[in-house]
Amino acid sequence: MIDINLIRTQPELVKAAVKNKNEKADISRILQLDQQYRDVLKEVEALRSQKNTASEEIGRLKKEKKDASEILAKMKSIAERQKTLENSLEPIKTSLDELLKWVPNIPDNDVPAGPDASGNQLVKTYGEKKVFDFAPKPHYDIAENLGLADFKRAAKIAGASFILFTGHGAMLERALINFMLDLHVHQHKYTEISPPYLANPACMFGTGQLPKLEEDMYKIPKDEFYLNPTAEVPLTNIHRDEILDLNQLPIYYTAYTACFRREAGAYGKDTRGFVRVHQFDKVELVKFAHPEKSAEEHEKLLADAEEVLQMLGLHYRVVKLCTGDMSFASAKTYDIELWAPGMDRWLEVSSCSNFRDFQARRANIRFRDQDGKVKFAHTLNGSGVALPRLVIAILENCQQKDGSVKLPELLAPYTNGIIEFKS
RNA sequence: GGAGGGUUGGCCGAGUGGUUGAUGGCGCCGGUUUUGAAAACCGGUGUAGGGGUUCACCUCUACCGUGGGUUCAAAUCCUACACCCUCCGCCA
Repeated sequence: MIDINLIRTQPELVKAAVKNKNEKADISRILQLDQQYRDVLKEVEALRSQKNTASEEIGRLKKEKKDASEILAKMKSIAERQKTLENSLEPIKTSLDELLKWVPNIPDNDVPAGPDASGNQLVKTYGEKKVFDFAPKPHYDIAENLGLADFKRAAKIAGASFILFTGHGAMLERALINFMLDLHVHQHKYTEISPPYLANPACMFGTGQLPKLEEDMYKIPKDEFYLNPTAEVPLTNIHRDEILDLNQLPIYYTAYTACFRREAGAYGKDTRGFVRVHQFDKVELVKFAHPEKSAEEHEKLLADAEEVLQMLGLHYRVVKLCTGDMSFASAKTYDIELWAPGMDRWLEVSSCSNFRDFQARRANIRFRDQDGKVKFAHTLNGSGVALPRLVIAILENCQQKDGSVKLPELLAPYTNGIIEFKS
């Protein structure tokens, strides 16, 4: 949610953001409704004020055992007028709120304008493409040959686009999760959380999944829950409707969870392998920061995610998303993409965003500042990192000519010393 | 699933129809005292929205889990719902 005052004072700025983010919120209509709302509100409040004064008067008269029937009769007509006005106020407020839900966050000044991924900016590249003296295989062939996953039987259980990791494949998932959590908890000082895998609509609205991404989530209608599409939802909502102490900030949370996405509209895309699936594991990083510190915390968050890949010795690049490729709620986003030589393409494994006060407004997450005033906190999050794609990169980068896979040494403590997968 | 209890300001906790935005305590801010700190004492301290003088001031409105209702008037009465706690049952 953005500040309605920003829409009032700088409508052109907001309109530009809507356009650049390929959204369609109707700012002119919002301004019109807002004005209408305030006009009617003024009248309603005047009537309420009148009524309050009269009520006090009645109370006093009754106490003195005097007759109040005259003023009582007058109140009757005022009450009626108030009722009608209030009734006309309600639909205005409802449609105004509905429209406001669809206004995206304003991109930061240093975010490039662009229509889609083609407008993204390369920030940095780490490492180099590995040179093979044979044709590197895609991960799905490697996984099948080494018995790391079973695609056919996965479909038997839940349908297409679900992964059934088997044997060493399942172990590798678990090892990577533990490796990443250890790094973030012990080196980067995040507090480890193990949250519920589903959340209520208020949470989904708070982080900005609702209303826009309704179709992308799995819903449990009977109990009004959604399966979390990312741990960002439960982690950020931990402090929904709270006023934090200044000395609590910044707060760092990390969690491993499964993530569930319907991937509506992506049918037929990336159908083979682990690239796009309905359920995947992810280690997530979430921060709550003071508004003056969020930009700095954003850079640190990115570095925390990058370190995972650096330690694993993987080749990656960081891109700054342009306006058209950013999410609805984000003010600035960096994506980290891993190089997958078998598929000969870059794979997004992390998205690190600063939401500024956008989510905080929706979720009502505030803090008491030095000056004693209550202000909205800034929220940030990033994947640290997403799993199946990390597994893809490891399998494809670490494959040997003979078809085996040799894992990075530092994973040995997490795999009972097993660092080589052979058929 | 059954039975009962609860939900009040940053926190704890009073309050069952008429200056109650709400006693009190804690916390926080300012002051007195002190070489300094602590303690003690004094004073201040809610949020959101609207309107005006315009960032420090004034004023109006709303807010005591949420939504409806009764009433001139509701934290206080009625009603539906949500959440929390306790006990019993069932189950990992």
